[in-house]
Amino acid sequence: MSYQLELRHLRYFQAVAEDLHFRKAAERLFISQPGLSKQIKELEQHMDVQLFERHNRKVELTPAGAYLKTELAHYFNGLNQIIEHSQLLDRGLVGNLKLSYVGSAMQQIIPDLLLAFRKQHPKILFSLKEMDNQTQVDGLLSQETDLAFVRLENLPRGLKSHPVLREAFCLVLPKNHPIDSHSFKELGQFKNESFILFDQQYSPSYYHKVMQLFEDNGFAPKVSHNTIHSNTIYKLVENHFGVSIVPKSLQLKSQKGVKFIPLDNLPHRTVLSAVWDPNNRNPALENILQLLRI
Amino acid sequence: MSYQLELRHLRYFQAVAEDLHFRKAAERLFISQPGLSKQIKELEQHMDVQLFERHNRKVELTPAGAYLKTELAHYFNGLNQIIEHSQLLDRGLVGNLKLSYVGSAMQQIIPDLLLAFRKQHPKILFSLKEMDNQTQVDGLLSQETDLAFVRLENLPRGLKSHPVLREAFCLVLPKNHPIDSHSFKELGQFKNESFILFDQQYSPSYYHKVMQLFEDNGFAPKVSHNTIHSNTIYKLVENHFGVSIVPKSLQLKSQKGVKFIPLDNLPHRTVLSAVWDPNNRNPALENILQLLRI
DNA sequence: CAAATCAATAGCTATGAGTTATCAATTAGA
DNA sequence: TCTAATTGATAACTCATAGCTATTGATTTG
Repeated sequence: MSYQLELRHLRYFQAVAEDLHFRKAAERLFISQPGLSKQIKELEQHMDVQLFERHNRKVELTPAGAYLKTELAHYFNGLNQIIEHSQLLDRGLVGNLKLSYVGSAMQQIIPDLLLAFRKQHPKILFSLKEMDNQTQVDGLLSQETDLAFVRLENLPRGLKSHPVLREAFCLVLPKNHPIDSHSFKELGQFKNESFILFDQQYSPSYYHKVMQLFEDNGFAPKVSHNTIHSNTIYKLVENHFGVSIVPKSLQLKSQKGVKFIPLDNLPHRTVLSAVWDPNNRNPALENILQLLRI
Repeated sequence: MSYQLELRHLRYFQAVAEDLHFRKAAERLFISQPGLSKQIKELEQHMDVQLFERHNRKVELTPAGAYLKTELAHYFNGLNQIIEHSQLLDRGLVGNLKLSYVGSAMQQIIPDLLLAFRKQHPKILFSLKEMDNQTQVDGLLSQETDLAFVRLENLPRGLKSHPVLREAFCLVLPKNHPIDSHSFKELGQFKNESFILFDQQYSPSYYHKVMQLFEDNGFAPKVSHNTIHSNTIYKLVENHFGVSIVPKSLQLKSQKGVKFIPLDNLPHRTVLSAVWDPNNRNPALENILQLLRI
């Protein structure tokens, strides 16, 4: 009956191959010489290869033994690397993190977060995808995404979330619009304007929040256009297709044809949340969450 | 106290990673489920990495476990290749054969031998070096050479030899020399010519054999030039520096300026021998010797 | 020729791989 | 709402074998 090959055999072989001396090698391995002899014999029988030439008072490697010796050095090295890499993966120090986000999060939050995270864990790779809120939630549940940035009030059961940014809105007007931050008093001044808003489908929760804002200010807006990109909104506003309301984080310092009026005084806020599946065991997720929870 | 990592652990892990089911994997490995669980746990402790997520009724790989699974496939494959290659080396089916030879052996013997051997063992590489007889013997004893082709009567103790070619001599004359194979009767006809011979140092044994030939024919030759290359001999003969005697195997079919007269009737023969050290354990040597001994 | 040095062998010991029996937790079916 | 079935983990045992001691045999050395 043939024995199973074990790493023990290879470790012992390596020691004898280095020392070319059973007694010394055995001492170094903290086992007895006969035990070592037996294990080497077993290795030779298992491989069906003669590894050593035992002469009267000296031991030599056969060509096959010499070959095995050089290969094993690489081999053990390879095994150690596999183990070390597994440990890094286990601790989330290397790996892959799949992120998704609503377009507006890319303006401020995501870039800062990624920069900070990369500094801490430079070996973790990201994949980034912009998608609407519902698609993001589906991605989380199917484990296609690890972490999503959404504007959603109520999440599906089982997902966890953490508010990342709680922000007021601001008006977007053409640069030459008669109303500016001094003459602005209340939203009712715009009851006869057309509004360009983010698509309802893209983020129902956000859309609902904006509508609430209008309702609390006593009118229902005329919505002339829908889009999912803030740049499109700015272009349309600049060309007098209407005015708009967006989260403050989308306010740009130097946008050519438009101006912004912050609505800080109104109580309404939109919340950008980081959302994840607590069952997702990607260790890199734990690490990026730690960064967010501070 | 930490256990040693053994191939057993990795084999068991692989089975569980494939089945994602401890009981099934245990069955496949012909061990009990608790034993398998214990070994996997030991592996996880040793690596300090969680490899599986044990849920209530299903087992899943962690990212680190998934990584380990893919790496191990390559890993075991690599180990098998090392073992297989060791076996080939052990049987002399791959490897390296260091040959040395006296220049005259390259004319006929070595090429034929190498062609036949390469046909049988295409994966064995040769290294070939021309050197004088004494250097060849030294190379054999220091294991720098595996097999030597020499012209030597008595070998150092311990080396073994096998005659490869036993050949007569032949005269080398300028093409327009008055004597040809018809008018040639006996060597005495050349007692007043100068002779160009192989260097004594290069092969004392051969030199001695040639001198014997002259002595048996009743004269001591005038030796005008020594060289170690047959081509140099032919050039000198062609240009009337003298005549020569060489082993028959150096006779060329179509040498421009010289003609050959075989001395088959004389009893003198020179022997080309293959020589090796029986203590040399290069398995490829055994295989090429088998070819020679036929 | 005695003493020292080497690896192999024989026979014993005890560690730990693998066993059986059981538990705890959950799911599926009646 | 039970029961039966299915899962992996745990506990306690047992037996195979890794490793031990003592010895041999072969050789070198002083």
